[in-house]
Amino acid sequence: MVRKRFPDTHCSVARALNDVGDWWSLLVVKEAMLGTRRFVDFQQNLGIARNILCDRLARLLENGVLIKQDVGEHGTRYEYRLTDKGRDLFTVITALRQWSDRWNGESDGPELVDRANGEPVRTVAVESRDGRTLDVRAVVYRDSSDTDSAAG
Amino acid sequence: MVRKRFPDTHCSVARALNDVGDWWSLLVVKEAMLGTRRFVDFQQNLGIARNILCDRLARLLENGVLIKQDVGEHGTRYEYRLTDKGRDLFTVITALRQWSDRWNGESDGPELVDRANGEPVRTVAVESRDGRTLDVRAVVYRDSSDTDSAAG
DNA sequence: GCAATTCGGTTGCGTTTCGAAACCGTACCC
DNA sequence: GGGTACGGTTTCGAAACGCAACCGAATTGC
Repeated sequence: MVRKRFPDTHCSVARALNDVGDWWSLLVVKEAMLGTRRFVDFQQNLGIARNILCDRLARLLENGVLIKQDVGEHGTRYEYRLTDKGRDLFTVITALRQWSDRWNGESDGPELVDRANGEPVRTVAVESRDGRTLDVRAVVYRDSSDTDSAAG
Repeated sequence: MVRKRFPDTHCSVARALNDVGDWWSLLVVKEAMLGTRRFVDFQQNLGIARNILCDRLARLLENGVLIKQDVGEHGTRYEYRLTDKGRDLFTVITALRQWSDRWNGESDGPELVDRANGEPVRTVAVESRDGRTLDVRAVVYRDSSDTDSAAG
C-alpha cells in the first residue's frame, strides 16, 4: 500500500493531512485517547477492517503519532500508545467534536469534562494575543505565497 | 459516487468526518478561507482533478458548509462561499495548522495574524471553565457509551 | 453571423485504495 | 496434541481517485 499524498507542500494544513488526513487515522487517535491500546480493541470498537487498521497503525507509527510496545503478558501482545505528538492532537479532535455537536446536533456520545471538577470544558477557539475570540474574518494570512488578502 | 460513510454514529468525531473527513474537503474549505470562490481557482490553487472538485463542492453544499451563488458577470459564473457552519471550521483548521507546524516543522506558508494589530494569534488549546489549559489526561469522558474511564 | 474563448461541469477509462473474509504463524493453555 | 487468542497478511471485488477529453451555455472578437 503506497502512500504518496503530498510529501512536501508549503501548506501546513496539507502536511497535517498527510499524517492524519484519511478517514480512519483520526478515529484511531481518538480511540487511543479513550484508552484503547490493543489491536483487537481498536478493531472491535471502531469496526474497522483488520488490514486497514494494520496500515493505519503502521502509518501512525511512521509519523510518530503512536508508539508500539511489546507487552509479553499472554503470547503475542502489543500496545499502541500515543506519543506526545499524538496526544497533542487532542485540541484538533476536540475542536472537531465541538464543531460537529454545534452544527450536526448533539450526539449521545461521551461528554468531555474537566477531570479536576467535572465541569464541561470551554469551547475551543482561536484567540488574539490579548484574548479576543477571532473568527476567520478577523485574521490575515501574512507573507502568503498564495494571497495577501484577508480570509473569508 | 456514493458516499456511505457512517450516516449515524454516536461519535461526534466520526460525524464531523462525514462532512469534512476526506482528503480534499478540508483543503477546499481552507482555500475558501483564503478568499477563493470560483471553480477554476479552487482547481488551480489546489491542483485537484475537476471531477473530484465537483464532487467535493457538491458534498460541501449538501452538508451546508458552502453555498453556491450565481454571479452573472461574464457568462456562466458561480461563487462558492462559506456558510456560518463552514466559517466555523476556522478553529479546526487553525488547530490542525498549528499542530503541523509544531511537529512537522514550520512551513513557508502564510502566517496567521490578528488583523487588528498584526500580532500572531494564540495557540489554540482546550481550556477548563476557569481557563487552565487541559491536555488529554486532564479530562474525562462522562456518560460514555464506550467507556467511563479517563482518556489517554 | 460565426469562430474562439471562458466557465463550470460530465464522461470514459485506467490506476489506486478500501474493505470483508479467509488464511497464517506464534504463543499460551490444558 | 488440540484449542484458543492475538497480530497480522493475502485475496479479490468494489469504490474512489486522477487525467484527459468532451459538452453546453454565454461572451468576446471581428
